[in-house]
Amino acid sequence: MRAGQRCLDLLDQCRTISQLKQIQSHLTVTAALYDPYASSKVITFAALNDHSHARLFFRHASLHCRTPFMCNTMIKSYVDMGQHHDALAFYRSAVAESLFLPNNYTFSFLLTACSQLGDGFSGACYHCLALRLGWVPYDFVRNGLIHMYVSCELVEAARRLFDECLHRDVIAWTALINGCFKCGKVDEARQLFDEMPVKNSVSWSAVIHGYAQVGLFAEALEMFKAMQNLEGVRMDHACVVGALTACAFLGALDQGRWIHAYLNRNRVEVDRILGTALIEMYAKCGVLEMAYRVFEETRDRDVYAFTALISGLSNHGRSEEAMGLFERMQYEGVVPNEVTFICVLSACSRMGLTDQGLMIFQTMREVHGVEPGVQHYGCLVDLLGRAGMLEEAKKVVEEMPMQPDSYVLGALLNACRVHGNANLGKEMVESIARKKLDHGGVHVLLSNIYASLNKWDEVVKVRKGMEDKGVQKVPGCSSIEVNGSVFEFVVGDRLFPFIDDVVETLHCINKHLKFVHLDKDEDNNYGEAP
DNA sequence: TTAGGGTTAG
Repeated sequence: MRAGQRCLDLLDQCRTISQLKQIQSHLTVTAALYDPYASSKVITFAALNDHSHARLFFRHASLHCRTPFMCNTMIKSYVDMGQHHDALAFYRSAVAESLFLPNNYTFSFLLTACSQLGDGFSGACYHCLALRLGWVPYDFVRNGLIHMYVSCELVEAARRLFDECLHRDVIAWTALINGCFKCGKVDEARQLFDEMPVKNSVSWSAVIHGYAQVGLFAEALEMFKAMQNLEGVRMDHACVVGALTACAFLGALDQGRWIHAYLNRNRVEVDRILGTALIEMYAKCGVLEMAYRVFEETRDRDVYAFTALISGLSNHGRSEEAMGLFERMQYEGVVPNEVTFICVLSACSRMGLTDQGLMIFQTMREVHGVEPGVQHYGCLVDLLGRAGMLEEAKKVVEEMPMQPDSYVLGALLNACRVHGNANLGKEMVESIARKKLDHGGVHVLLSNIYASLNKWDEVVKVRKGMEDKGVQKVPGCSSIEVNGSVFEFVVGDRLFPFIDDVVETLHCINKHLKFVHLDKDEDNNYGEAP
């Protein structure tokens, strides 16, 4: 039986769910709904527009209408809605009820769900099933498997699959490159990228973001520049966002400005993601007025755009404006998230707004529905610690519902140093050691507390203890852009050709700052600073 | 039907 052509045409023109229901009634009355083709059309529209109707329709559809297409449509609609557990549950029940055999499309959707859930076990089970049913050689299934293994941080499995396949397309290469960056295999990722026979803008953006993801921002920017010299590769939004992120972290303002000018020159529409990347770049480079300008020009500003600017303002000593922007975002109906609260609490901390910070912390869960995490407790400890409320800060550390991390302990120990309370610092470090929460950083901070109190014997003891335990601290790193070139400096690294001049200049600046500080503190003029 | 993009304290 074939549904009337007129009804099928009407289904194609259907715009609303009520129109669909009318056509569906007609198909039911005329028994044309038993036609699997007509059923497929109904469920496709319903899955996109009214998922509860799609579920009902599937449940009541006759068995012979429950084709793989209908099942796949339902699974895909769950995946599209982000309901990945439901997608897998629907698949299992469909298989159990109607002897539905998955096809290449089914695996594609199931593997996307597993990727999103990070569920490598289920993904591997579907891999076995796909092998048994002979679907693995199909591009979409094989690439879906590689992506699934990469998303579940099972990059070795992804690599094996990649090595086994004879016809690797750009998607397989790009998925594996992402996986290598994700697990820190930077050289392997780069080797794959250099070897891949065809590169497109997605593979270029993957490598730019990959470098940025592991903190190799100069390399990310180099790749962005290399991409621009190629013909036939489109410099799309994702590549530009990656390059702007690298500029932001390197402080490469000239490069960032060049990219912004390029976007304007080529009339590239700045969407909210690109807008946020520009805001972040200008804010991190200290050009807050431009960050503001881009922010105001960005349409559909969301929590990311607001948070980027709040963070920038707070980091550049404009905490009051940051707090004003926090109020504005709520007034504009943008809901703050957990990152926003980190920035806002930090702004309160820097501005000494202890009461306001405490109030905001308390309203996080009750008013905004954001559960305070370890990072927020870190901000709270910093807020109290900076205000000299060391006992209160200590109480927070002792009573917080999760183990304190190095940020929380660092905030408390830093407060001990600033307020000259070595006993509390020592007590905390000993307590940390007893609980086996030993971080290299806390020993350095304890040593700094003693140093600030001129207790050099204690400093030596702490440093000796660190050596004995083999505790190491990651060296600090800084970078600056001069005349379009980025220079990076790591603690202890003396390879830079003009390092002696740099050190000499830093000594001069240091001396100058000390003069200014003394002059200000004691209202005394010690003569002209060098 | 499969690969790539934005906010994070000290």
